[in-house]
Amino acid sequence: MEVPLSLSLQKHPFVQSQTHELKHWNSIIKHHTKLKDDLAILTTYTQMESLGILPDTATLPLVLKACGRLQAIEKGKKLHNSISSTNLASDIRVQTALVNFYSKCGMLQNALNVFDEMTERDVVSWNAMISGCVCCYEYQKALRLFSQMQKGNLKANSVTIVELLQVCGELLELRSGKEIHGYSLRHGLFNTNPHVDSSLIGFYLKFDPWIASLVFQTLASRNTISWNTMISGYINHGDFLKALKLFILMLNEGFKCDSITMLVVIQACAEFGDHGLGMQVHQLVIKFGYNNMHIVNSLVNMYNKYADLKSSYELFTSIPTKDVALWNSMLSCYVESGLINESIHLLNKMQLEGIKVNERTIVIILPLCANLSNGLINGKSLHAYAFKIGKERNKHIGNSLVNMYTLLNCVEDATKVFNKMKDIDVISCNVFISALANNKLKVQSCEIFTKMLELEIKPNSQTITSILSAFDGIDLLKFGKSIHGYVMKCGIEIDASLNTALTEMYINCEDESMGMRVFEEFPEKDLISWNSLLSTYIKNNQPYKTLLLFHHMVTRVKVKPNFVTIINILSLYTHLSNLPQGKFLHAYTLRRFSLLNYDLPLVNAFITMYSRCGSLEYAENLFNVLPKTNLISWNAMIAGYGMHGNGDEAMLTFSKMVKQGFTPNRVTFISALSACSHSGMIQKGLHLFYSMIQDFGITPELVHYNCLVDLLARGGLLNEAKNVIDTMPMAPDAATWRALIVGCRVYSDTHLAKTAFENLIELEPKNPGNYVLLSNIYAASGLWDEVKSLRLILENKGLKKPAGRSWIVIKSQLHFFAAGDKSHPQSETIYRKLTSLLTFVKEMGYVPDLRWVLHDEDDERKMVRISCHSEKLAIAFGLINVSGGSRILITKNLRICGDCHEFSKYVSKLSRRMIIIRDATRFHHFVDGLCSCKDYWKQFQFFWVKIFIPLIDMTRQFSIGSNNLGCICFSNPLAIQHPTIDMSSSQNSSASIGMQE
DNA sequence: CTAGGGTTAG
Repeated sequence: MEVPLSLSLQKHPFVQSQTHELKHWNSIIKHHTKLKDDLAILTTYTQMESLGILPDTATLPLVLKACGRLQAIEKGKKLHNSISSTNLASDIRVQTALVNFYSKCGMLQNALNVFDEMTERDVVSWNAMISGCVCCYEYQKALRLFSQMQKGNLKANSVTIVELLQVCGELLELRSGKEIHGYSLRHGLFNTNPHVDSSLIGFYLKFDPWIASLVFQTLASRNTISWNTMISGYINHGDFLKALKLFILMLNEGFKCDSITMLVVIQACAEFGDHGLGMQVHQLVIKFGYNNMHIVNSLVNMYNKYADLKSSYELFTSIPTKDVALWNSMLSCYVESGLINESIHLLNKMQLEGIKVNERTIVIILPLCANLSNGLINGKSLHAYAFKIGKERNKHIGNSLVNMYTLLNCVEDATKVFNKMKDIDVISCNVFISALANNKLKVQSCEIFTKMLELEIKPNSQTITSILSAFDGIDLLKFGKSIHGYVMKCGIEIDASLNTALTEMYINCEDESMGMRVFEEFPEKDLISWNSLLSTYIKNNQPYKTLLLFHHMVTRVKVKPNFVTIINILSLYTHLSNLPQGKFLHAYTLRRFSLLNYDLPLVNAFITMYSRCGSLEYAENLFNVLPKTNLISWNAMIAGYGMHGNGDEAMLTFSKMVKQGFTPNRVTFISALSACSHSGMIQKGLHLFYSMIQDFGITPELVHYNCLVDLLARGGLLNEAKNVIDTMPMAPDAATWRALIVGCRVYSDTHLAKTAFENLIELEPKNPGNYVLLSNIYAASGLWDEVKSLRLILENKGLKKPAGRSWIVIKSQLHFFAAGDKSHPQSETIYRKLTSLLTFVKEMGYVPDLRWVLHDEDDERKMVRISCHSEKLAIAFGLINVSGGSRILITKNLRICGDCHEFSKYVSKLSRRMIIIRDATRFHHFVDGLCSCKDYWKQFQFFWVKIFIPLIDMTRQFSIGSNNLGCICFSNPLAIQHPTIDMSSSQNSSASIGMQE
């Protein structure tokens, strides 16, 4: 910008003459004005000033205009002073120029003073004053000036109209704008002046693109600007297709585009997401020769939106002199693509090339910090840099800092930044509220919400969604209802995610009908809404309703499920052990999505389903044909082998995985360590634990230490297990103590068990399972008084042990059994079969182990009690109904009873059938009198509970629900049949089970 | 004295 001055001065014929005559100076100023060289105008004026020459009425406005544009406040004021005593000060052109200068520099009062002193005013001076008010955001003042002007019988011209339309647009005054529209029609200002035409379109675009397009269509003559206005209007309304269509029409009608047309069209292409179209527009840019920095910048961003990093980078490198914005854009591409190293490299390169990092750069790289191991240090140094360049309080920087600190769990730092920020808006508040909500700081997030209302910042849909997520449980319902009311009252637009949050809120708080109403009445339900609804029902242990909804969604509403839907539904079949339905869903998915094999998360879910539904072979088959695997696939297989007691295969899979170049992660070691536990491979497990630390550099977490405790405890190394608990770097949790207690039970160490139990109860006083666990140990040691007192404690605390349930799936139908249950239609046959089984196995040497009856009764009663456990009923039913040769697969919600375990071994030998029982912790494969768990079954495995739970809590589902549906039976996931078994009567029998587990 | 854009949360 500085260069043209000397060049133009040299070229100008008058410069050489060095004359002091005014007309020569005026001539120079006029010349620079033509070249739009404001700086040169000011330099010229400075030279005149030093010679004591003042410009005349013709050139003085030109100098003032230059001062205004360059924000040369002092220079302009000085000029004003120097003419104040001359007759120039009363010239209408000069006064108008002063008004204009002061308002451009934001000094509205000075402008008004000049305006007030004017003795004579024309339209141009009124316009200057009105435009000055617009410049200084004083829109109401502008409107008042207009009415004053009309009182003076001055007719508005096109410039007045343009300014007034601007005012009405800013104030969102549709009515007033329409009046201005009418005024221009009456006075012949519309369709005669292109500025008015475009302004009118721009005005209507703030409200309704349809009205704007009607005006656009009536235009007698259009120019590039009116086309641009219309195109960018569509873009602002998110209608990228209409914008692009209009652009094509513009070309077809032979209008010339300019660089702004290309700029907005590139934006439309980027948002529209059509890679091919974007490339064509890029070709046009080259053809038309618009290669300014803004355009290149937009193109780089466009390719980034297409995830075409290669094109972004090629374009970026092809520009020899890049400005900071271009570097920022490229940097942003890398950061958004998650290329951390490349981003840092580019940042360094940028600085090496002497480009000064600006505030935008900071905003771009701050999110990286959350993913760096030394992220906080980097984040803080960026924060310090922002402080140094005086941008700490900047809105965008503040937002990013708040976000960064939150992701790094530094809520305090985030709060400090937020409190210091100036000009916060709804976005700033949303960032901060969601930060607080993520940390469940409900009081603080409400405070910010209140602060927003005080500052008159209108909350939007996202604000409400975030604030709802801060609440849990019963608080949520109370608060949720009032916030729902607030949303309705204030007319906050409900988007899909807010609707989902409201629906979930009501369902989670057991106001299901309201939740469904909110869901049903929302017109813009999309697949995501449906998927979240399904997952809410799953989380609330409502498998039956979930499946009904799924059915309704697919067949009635005709919403096509996607992978997420399938994974959700699949998880139900996985939990329910419904292998036939799982298989059916697999077949359905293969038909529906032919590329199933390429969506790894989905295939991994199927692998897990097969292994947890007892079909390790299917899981293996699926895994073996995968064209590509990821870490999760391997982890699923290792977990599968472990769960089925095949520790050797789990270890082999682990080695294969490492050999193929995968780096095991924390989950891999959880699965692998647990596999060792299940198969009693203590040495191998210990080795694995050390290898995890030394070879793979993974710092063991609590869950890994828990694995270690479990491994040692079940191997009888109770002191070593206790030692691990005492020396591990973090506090043990309930699972740690449970693992130790289970070891104590196997090796009958009641003393250590008591210590462990005291710790456990302190951590989880309300979990009935914990009391049952200790009761088991006392019972096994014959300490009946202690058992009794424990039961009293349970009763006093109002805790109830979950009832044991076993179920078996036959032809996709679930058949449930509780102990002593006689509600099944085939009940008589089942008991007859069971009696004969018992007779046969007793002959083979089976002796009922009455220690597993945790009631202090006589042996005869104990015998009756133990002979009708739910597992035994399910086995008898399975032998009757599963065709010979096929294996029998039974699932139990709790851990298998020890006596039933023995019984199953005998039955497998007697019937020559494979019996598989999945309990809360693992699989037991009974073949020819032996179990795959090698009798390591007694152990309670905490993390499997985590994996299986939320294992659908059958007790809750089938005894509380309004329709006591005993089974869920679908022959087809898309067609739900009615259940055949009523389990309502089994509630009574469950009450008498006692503390079996 | 006047119309269209420009790079900003996750």
